[in-house]
Amino acid sequence: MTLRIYNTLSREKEPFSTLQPGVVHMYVCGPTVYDKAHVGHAMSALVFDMVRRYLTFKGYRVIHAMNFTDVDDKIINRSHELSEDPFALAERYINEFLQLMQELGVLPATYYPRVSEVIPQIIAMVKGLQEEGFAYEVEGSVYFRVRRFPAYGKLSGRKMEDALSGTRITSSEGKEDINDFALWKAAKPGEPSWASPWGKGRPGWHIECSAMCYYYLGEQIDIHGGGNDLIFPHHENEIAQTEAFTGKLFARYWMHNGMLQLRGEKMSKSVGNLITIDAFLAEHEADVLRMIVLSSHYRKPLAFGEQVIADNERALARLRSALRPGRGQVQSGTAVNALHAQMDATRAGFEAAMDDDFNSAGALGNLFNLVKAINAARDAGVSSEILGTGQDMLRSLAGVLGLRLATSANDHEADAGPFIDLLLSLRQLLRGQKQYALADQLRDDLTRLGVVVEDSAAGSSWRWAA
RNA sequence: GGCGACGUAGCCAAGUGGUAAGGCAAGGGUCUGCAAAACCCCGAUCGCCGGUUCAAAUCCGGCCGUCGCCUCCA
Repeated sequence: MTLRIYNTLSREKEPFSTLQPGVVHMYVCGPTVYDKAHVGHAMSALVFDMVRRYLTFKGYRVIHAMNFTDVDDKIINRSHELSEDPFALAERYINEFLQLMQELGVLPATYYPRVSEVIPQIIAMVKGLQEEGFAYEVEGSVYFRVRRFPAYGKLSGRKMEDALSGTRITSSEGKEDINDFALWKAAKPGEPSWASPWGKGRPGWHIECSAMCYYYLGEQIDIHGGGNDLIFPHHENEIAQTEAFTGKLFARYWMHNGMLQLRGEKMSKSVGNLITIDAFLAEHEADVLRMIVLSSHYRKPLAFGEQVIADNERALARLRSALRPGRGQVQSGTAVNALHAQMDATRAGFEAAMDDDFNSAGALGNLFNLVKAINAARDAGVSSEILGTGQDMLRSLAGVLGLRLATSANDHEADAGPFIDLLLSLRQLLRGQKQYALADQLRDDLTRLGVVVEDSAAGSSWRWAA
């Protein structure tokens, strides 16, 4: 089966192939580290984590770079507010971000380049662009000459003339053209700056990604990703810089995730409808957020809110319900055949869905069908061994999506197991003597401690509440 | 104003030509001392209008609505 990916560049799904056989070079735009990351940032990270995991599942080796923008106006402003060194501040938020990614189960990138580490490379690139006439200097700043790059606008579908009709562009800062953008900014007092052929200064916003991508992954890459709010101007400008510099196609596939919405609006600092990742994780499991992201297509806007969180918490519990052991001994027959048939259907359906531009919602639907089949088989008395083959498949496919289905019982809780078993056998004696009031109280008490007790014809069982 | 995306049952959400996956919620049932869990049953003709076609949620056109970008943004 062939993977197809929607390419923002062509606005179509295209068959996926790589520049180098079996290897995917992927660059994803990371955050500007001037504040706590919110669940919208997490969505982007989770989407591309899914992409990466699936590519790996398909047999590719994925070389994945995600940058940190640690030189930026917002960071500088923040450092002045807090009287903290801008690099220390950035370092703090980078470490926090990496920690949160780990908690979310996002696989570490191969490279985490930072702007501050590639200043010489950035200068070399800007200089190269200037020598070729793609850039010019104005009072210590260097701008990209958009008119020298006719393909400008190919990603966003924008025409340069459109900018003129906009009402929000105010000053042109001595630029030749209103569409030109800064590659290098002359230093202002109180800002971090580096020596350059144009005097002291710092990089513009877009050149950093071009430079980091170029030096870490090469002049051409397979996948370039990020939020769809970056299409213009950020990615458009990246294309202009890199392709002007190399004379080659920059990225073959441009992937953009939709925005996470809270109360019908994009979650963003300016709107003030933020939920930080750590605030979310304080109340919910990491995989709940992943379920929310997976339950919708990555390119669509993602509805977020209490209702959605609660729904997905239960959906996750349902996925896990299939992992409970069987109690019967049935080894063959219609129940077993039905399970095997659904396993085949799920394996094929899962891959077909994911091959279609990472349709994770469709893939999840296939997983739920397997859940139903496993549970039905258990109810029909199918043995734990046979149930286990279906459960292994469920675990493995869920793992491709990055879901960890194991409940989070820690060592301390594991130690309690034998004692809970003891209490349950005691309760079984009470039930045998129809001492239901006492038995129910014991069950209620255990529930309060996070232990769910379930009675069935075959006896009682318990598990930690999700 | 320009560019782009979206509009499927109470909510979330797949499905891009042959009469609508899945999850959550609600209702009915099986099981059970009760409860819980699980299982079974139960719901939409796909924003509106027109067109193409033997056949459209799915293609084309128009309209309405929502959202994103055009300034920092995952």
